[in-house]
Amino acid sequence: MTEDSRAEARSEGLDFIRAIVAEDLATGKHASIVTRFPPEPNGYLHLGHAKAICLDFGLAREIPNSRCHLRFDDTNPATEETEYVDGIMNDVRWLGFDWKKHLYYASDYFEQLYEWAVALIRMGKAFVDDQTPDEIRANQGSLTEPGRESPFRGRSVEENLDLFARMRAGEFPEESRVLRAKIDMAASVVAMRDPILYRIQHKAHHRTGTTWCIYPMYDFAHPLSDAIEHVTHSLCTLEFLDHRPLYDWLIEQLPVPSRPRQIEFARLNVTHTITSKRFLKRLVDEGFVTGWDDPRMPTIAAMRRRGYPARALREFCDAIGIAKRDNLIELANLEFHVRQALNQEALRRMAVLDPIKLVIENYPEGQEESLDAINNPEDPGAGTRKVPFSREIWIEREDFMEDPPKKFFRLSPGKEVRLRYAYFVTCQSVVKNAEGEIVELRCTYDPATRGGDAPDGRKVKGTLHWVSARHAVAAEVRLYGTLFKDEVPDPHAPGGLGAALDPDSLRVVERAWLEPALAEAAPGERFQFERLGYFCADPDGRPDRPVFNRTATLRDTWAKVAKQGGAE
RNA sequence: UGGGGCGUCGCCAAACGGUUAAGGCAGCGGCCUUUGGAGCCGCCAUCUGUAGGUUCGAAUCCUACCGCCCCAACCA
Repeated sequence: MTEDSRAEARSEGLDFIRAIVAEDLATGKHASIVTRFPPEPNGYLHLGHAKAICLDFGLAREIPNSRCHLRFDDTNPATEETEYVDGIMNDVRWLGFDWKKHLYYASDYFEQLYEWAVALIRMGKAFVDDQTPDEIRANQGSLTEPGRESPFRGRSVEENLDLFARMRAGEFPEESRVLRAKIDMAASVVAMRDPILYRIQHKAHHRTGTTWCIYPMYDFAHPLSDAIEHVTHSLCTLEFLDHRPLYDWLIEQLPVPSRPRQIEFARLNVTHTITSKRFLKRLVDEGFVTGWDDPRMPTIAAMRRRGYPARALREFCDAIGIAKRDNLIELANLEFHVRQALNQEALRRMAVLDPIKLVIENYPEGQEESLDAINNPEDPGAGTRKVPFSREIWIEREDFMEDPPKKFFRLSPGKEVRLRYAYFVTCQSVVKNAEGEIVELRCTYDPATRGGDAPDGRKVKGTLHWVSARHAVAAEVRLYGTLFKDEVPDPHAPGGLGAALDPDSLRVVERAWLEPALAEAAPGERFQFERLGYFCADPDGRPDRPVFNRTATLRDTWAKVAKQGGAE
């Protein structure tokens, strides 16, 4: 890279990590890069991971001859399961990224890591500590006071070697001993106060089974795994910044095959959601949601089921950028990208969620016809379809007002509107039940307006979606709101996790009416229900009873006008 | 309180001492429209946490304050 192109790269406003990479390429420090996405298989991936994935894989994709590894950070058998490994791989792939042959597990390196631990002992830089967890904690000091050295810190290399070997051999119970680095109990960075490298866990590991009963800690395994894989740029979130001195210390002490560099960026926060695997797991375990893929969850699996396109997630991550300052992205920003992608891709269909019957008095009883409807005005290639029309149709209850305000240009007594792709109809009368509720609208239509245009050139202000009653398919439709009621949910709220949840996060429409073309929608298929929003067929649906999830509403200018007083 | 990170428009985020401080989201006007959708056009920081200083020139350098976040799991 020349001076000029470097300046150009700068002027393009690269984020600070891409700027560092560009610099490393420019100076010749690296000819290509290797990144890694290192999830722990103890839960499903969420929006925050999506940001990391887009960064790790996206960056590698941008630089010629570079790659990104998928490495499972499986150093804690107590919480990790194969189910999560499979889920994570599925989610990364769905997001649109490919690790090719570069699938790794920290557990693949257990033997090498053990040898390096032994090497540290030989150098006199690690020791076996017999203190209890409580003692270790008590001797750790505080943020303002230094810690105290372990009474076992002075053990001979031989004794340490012997003890560590016997730890591995399974001679000791859990919590009886740990291997610690010998650094500095007075360090102002707590992570450097003789950090624990290995602990005893008599637990089966999802991959190594019972081969091991000692497991390396993240702080030990991570930098060394990066080095083994020749990772050049090890990107992680800001909370690991304090661990970098230890990361670098280990890389310096040991004869590792490469010297990776850790760089930290700010984690993603989005309003009305939580990106903490721990709390998401509680929502699942405590039954607040139906599972990790409950469409209200911020997990990748849930967003997929809800109907968010992978592309929308990628573009969202792109748009929010990478920086080091704390951030709180408005949910509207995510929704914008979801709508933008869906507007371009989703086929249009008609569906009525809150039906009221409209009878066309002058339309011949028993007659029906097939009308042409455009599948996607944003994509001429999507073609057209036939929609059946008949004398009795369902329209949205909300599209009629008996005593409408000035700016309401939908249906009301005496008013003429267009039924999309069909005819102009005029409301002649309103039928009510004994309780005074509107049960039916009696209208007349103008046969000359077939298709939706008047030959005499007269205009109507409103266009309504509709479904022919005789041909309608009944479906269940699930309407989602935010899972949490506050912009910044407090999982520690007084009433428990449940108290932070929005009671209106799920509304089920038991019987919505769909146009027939929707009957055979396969799970995962996404549509725009005209004038209502984007919907995605859910796997819960059966052939005789489809189920749709509302992915997002359409922007609703009328709602805004009505709110501002236009509806008075 | 020890250490560290960060403070640019309501929310993100560029700007790397030198034109009127990019762009996106949100918002607000208008045009257009067989989705009150989409699209299009326009408006939206004389100002960069605060106060001083250096400089011909500062969001960018210096000093001091103020504020927010992270670190004391045998989690990652």
